[in-house]
Amino acid sequence: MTNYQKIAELLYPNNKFTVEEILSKYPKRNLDKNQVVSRYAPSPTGYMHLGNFFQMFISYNLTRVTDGVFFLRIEDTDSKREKKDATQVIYEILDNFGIKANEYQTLDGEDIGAYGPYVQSQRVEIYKAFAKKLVAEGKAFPCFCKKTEGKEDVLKLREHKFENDDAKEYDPCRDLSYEEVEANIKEGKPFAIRLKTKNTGTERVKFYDLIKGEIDTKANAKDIILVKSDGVPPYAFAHAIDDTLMGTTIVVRGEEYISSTPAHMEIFDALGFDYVTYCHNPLICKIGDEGNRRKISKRYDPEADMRYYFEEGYPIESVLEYLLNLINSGFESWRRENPTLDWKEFKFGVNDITAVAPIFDLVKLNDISKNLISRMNKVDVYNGALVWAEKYDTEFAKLLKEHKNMAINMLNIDREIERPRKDIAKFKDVKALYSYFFNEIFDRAELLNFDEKYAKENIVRFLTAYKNVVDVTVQKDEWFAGVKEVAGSCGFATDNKAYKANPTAYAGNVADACTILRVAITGRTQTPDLYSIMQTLGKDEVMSRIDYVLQNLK
RNA sequence: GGUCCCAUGGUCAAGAGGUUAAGACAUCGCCCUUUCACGGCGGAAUCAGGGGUUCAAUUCCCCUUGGGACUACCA
Repeated sequence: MTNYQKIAELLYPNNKFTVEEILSKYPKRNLDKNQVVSRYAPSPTGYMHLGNFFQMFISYNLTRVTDGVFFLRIEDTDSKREKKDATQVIYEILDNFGIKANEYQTLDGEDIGAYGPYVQSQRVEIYKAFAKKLVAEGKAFPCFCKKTEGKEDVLKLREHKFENDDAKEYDPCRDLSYEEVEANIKEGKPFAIRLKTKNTGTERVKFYDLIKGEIDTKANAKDIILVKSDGVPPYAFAHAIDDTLMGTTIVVRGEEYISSTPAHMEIFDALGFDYVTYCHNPLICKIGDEGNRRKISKRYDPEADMRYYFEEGYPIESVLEYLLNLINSGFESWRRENPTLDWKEFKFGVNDITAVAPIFDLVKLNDISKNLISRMNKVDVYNGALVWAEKYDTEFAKLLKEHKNMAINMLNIDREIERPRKDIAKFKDVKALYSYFFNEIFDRAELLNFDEKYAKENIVRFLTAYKNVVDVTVQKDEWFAGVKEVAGSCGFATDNKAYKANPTAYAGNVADACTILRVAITGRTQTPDLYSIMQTLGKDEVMSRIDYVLQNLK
């Protein structure tokens, strides 16, 4: 028995498995070469972040177009930062977005798929087996140093580090004798396991990244941590083992991992594993206060939290399509050519994935969403609004249900026609946009919101005449002819050219008359077709609102 | 400090040595129009800077500049 083997025994006297036993439980996947196996591996340290979702979505699409395997692995190795319901929220969000993993562990702890467990905290015995093997081979060693953790520790560490910038960082414990290790263990000192790097700081490594191409960089020369003193590995070690055992072919992750890839590669080497292919994607950004790009963050940007899109009532397709737009520039032109196809018909390709950190643009998202909702039929919009309201605005949900027919008619105005109106970006908008249809929530005082350019006497004269003359029950053309006539008789110009030539001679033009009418009935200057609104509201209600204006206008 | 990534209009971007440098969102103007919209037409707006290589560089190379990431017993 070598010294290394003796140390390994000392450290891990009663491991459950040997490496060979584990390896035999994870056979190679029986798939074609082009079928991608990829994963979403969130750590449940907070609610789902847009940047995270972005990576997930790329991974998902890669597997989707190759009919591969998309699995979910919960990386709960940092018990200190773990948030209680985070895993559940992640599952819910994926579910709501219609993203289905082929393999995962259910919330009840049942593994779906043959490569589990899909939760890292349940895999510590596996990591221990590999750690023991590396120690026995002299490729890793126990470290009894005081641990560094958290931001303050790191900052303190760096103060000195930058001064004496040594290319290699060997740990003081790397050459402890058997006796020294034994003494520490007997004392009951906790230990971490570190990689004994083979490098000296001058070596270089190359790897091929699917997005960035060949990356040629400094090799790892640090005795990095493989197992923390709590017995659980940090990301790097777990990544190497799990992605190998689970047969991942492409690791999709954010580009912040590029710099640690050489370390990951050395772990793969030590373990005797083949490298995986990496796909390092840019981070989604926002414009910072100084006009710089900065990573989108939940702290400053509400849209960075995926729950935001549900709270606002965006249709899931809108969000997915916007993201697809950022990921793959070809999507937008494909969508224009295929306006009605499901986004899943889009042939997603790695080559088209952007290498530039995109700036998140809510305006563009809204545009995509408005187009999408404008193409929906009235019942779908009604249901969308209702589902949203039942969760986030129960008062409005009640109204939608009580006035179901009216609400559907209301949402049908300027809809299901060749060029539908594009006013709703998210279901939350419906209430604000259409509140004048609901007397329960509509404040009639809004009906008095006339622009000050309209003289009070003109408003009164016109509305009075309108009320006495125009019949709402007639056809649209006839109705409008009536409006025009009344407007003319009240001093509004019916000939726009004449009006433009001499605007002061008139109270306004027919457009102004219509604006007055629109405000008197809806309280706003922008609404769908006014005639249809009046039909939906009914004659009595329309007349009652005009009376209200006449009586209260000051 | 070191290592790496990125660089076409305000934003998303096409272009891969020779183009009047696409398109979308936003913006502005005009048209259509009973308002608002929708739609149509048009405008303004981009190759960060400097060196190479080449007959020719937005495109290839180098440097500079700018932005970003990492440099934890976090992921």
